[in-house]
Amino acid sequence: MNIRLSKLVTKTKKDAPRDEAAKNAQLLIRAGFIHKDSAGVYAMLPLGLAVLNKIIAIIRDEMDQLGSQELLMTSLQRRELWEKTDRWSDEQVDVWFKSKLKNDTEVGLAWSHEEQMTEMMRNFVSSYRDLPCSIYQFQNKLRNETRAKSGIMRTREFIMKDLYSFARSDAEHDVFYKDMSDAYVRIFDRLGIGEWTYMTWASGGAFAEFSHEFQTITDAGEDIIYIHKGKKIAINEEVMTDEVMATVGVKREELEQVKAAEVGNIFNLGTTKSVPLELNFTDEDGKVKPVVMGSYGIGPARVMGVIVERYADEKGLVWPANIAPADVHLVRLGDDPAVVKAADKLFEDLKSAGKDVLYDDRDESVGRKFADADLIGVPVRLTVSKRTLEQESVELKHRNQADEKMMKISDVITVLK
RNA sequence: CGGGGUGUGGCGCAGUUGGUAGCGCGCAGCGUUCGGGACGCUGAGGCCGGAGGUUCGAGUCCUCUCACCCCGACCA
Repeated sequence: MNIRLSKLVTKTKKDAPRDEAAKNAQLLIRAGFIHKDSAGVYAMLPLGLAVLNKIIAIIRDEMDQLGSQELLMTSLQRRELWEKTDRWSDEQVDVWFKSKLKNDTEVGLAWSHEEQMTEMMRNFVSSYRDLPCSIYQFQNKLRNETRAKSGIMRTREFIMKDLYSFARSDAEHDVFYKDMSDAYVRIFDRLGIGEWTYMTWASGGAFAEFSHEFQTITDAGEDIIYIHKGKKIAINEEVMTDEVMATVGVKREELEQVKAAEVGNIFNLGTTKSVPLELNFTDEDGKVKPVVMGSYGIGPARVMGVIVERYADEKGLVWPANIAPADVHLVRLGDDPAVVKAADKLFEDLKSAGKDVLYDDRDESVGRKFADADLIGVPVRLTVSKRTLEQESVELKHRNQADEKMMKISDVITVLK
């Protein structure tokens, strides 16, 4: 985002609220990225939304490149739809939020969209010519978690990217599944956590032997996984058996136990949704067959939390360039007219060059300004002051490096390009 | 859902054997500062989570309740 800090509605805080223990929530609240409404319910403030939108844009780009098509489902869901797959009762699904219409009709608030998507596609899939295809959305999920925790990493309301694939056969499904897992690898690379993110064998539920989770190593995670660094794969503790190790092709002594957070998952649904919901197609041979489905999720806000946990230091947030709320944090020291003029001009020039700039034009002390720049965590800090102007220069500092250096103002645009 | 903990100005905290709420940050005004969360002076801001009870008197004691955090269980 491009903004003068004097106009930004949010402000930084020196102290984190006492009821937040998670590092990600403490820093994001102090820096003004999120606002906590209640346990597990967080609002995204302008800076936080800027980051979230960048994460979403990267995910969207990769989904689009796979030829998937974006749409938007609804949060209100019908009881009878979920009864068809026996997932309406609280015994089957304990995270339901439920409510009633004025006429007492029961409705559920979306904790997933698998059933809804499957049923909706009955309108559009009837022939083998309609397949394969896939659709996805970024939509709110509402889950009545018994215990929200870890800041924005486990919440009761969150945006999820959920994609659903529809194929004619298991073989066709497998091709898409592989493409999707490759896309996930690219996504987490682009988000800056690829190095610590492992495709992980996990429980597949009733319909498949395994599913795959994408797990990022972090102490803030909830899962225990066993990683194989060489092969860049892992096994979730929940399915860690000799048999599984043999299937995956690894030996116990090659594996390292770590804590990790699940940032994405991919599921082979098979025909477990299409059969009960009667999503069928007529094949070339004239036979009616159920569609083979897959579902693929990523929680952008949880990813954001994981990135904070992985990158932040004792001074505050540190954002990878791809998802930072801005490219440059421009600090103006003092209110000398020449300094103001030079900083204002640099702000405009950077914007014209396509850079997103947080411009600290506030009448604050030096210490406060630098501390805020460190806390907010934009990758590049430029400082304009009387001292730098004497050399027709600005000072350049990278958030993830300790040293600073002087640079001619006339060179800034080309150097930062 | 079990176990543990915490609720006092926006945020962080103190508050003694019960006696009528205070500090720091932040905020407003004025002045001095201005390369690492500056300083002085002045000022605004609180039915002490809520309800009930004990008492002449409750932030403080008792009961109930709500919220939040942590550990565990759960997480299709």
